[in-house]
Amino acid sequence: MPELPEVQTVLDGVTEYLKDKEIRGLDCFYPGTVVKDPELAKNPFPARLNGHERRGKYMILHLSGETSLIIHLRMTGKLVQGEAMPGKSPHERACFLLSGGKKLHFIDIRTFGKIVLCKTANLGKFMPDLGIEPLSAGFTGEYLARLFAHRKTPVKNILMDQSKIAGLGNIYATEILYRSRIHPETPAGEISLPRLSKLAAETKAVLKQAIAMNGTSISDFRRVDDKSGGFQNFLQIYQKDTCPKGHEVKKIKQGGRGTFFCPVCQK
DNA sequence: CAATGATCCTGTCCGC
DNA sequence: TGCGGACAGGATCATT
Repeated sequence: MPELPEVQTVLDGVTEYLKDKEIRGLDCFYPGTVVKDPELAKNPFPARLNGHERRGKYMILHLSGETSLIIHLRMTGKLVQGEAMPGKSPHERACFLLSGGKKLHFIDIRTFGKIVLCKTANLGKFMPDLGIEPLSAGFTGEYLARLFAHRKTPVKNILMDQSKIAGLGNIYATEILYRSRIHPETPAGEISLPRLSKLAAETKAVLKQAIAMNGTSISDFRRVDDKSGGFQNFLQIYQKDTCPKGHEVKKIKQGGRGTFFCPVCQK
């Protein structure tokens, strides 16, 4: 499932692919995949990419003509450039038509992904409230101490709450807690400041390393050029039977999602 | 305000 | 071999 590093990888690939091309159209093949701002002028195309940003797991592309795109891959969404996809995919939900006959395909098996096309001025209406960026300077042990204060919620649940911290999903939350030696069910408000500082530092380290490796290709994540990421080779606990120290890994459910942890290493 | 549960969707896996 | 059912899982919405 694409989380922050995977979204960053895709965004980097998409912006590189689009920088010398014009977007001439956007086809939707599945009802609901493409959402159009009712206030948008009838046809915003042709348009060019003017800028971009990532907020949590959301990609935002700023186009010419005061128009913007919000793209969310959700669980199985993929953006694949035309050359990398010779055949037809039965799961193609939308497609950007580009200059020079090129295409950018939106492939999404489970159809949860979304592409929003809106007036740039209306971005706020289409974006949810998102918490702090974990790679920002303000993401520190002290910040987490304030965020977690008096909260009895298990720490892993808060790590995955996008309105508190934007961009972490099941895989990275699981990995970060293992590397921080924190038990995923620990009530968030009970964790000491030194351990929260460790948590913040490990979060940044894991995300940076994963971005450097072009993300984690678990299930079917692929880059825009359809190549795999590399961070799955560095996972220490997610979907493992034993931790790096040889202890047996336990699997539990938290908020409907699978959590892997080591009862010996994580307290 | 916080926490929980249902919902969306389909490929994969398991048991019979 | 084939079928049904459980499962996975991010975000949203409704409910407690």
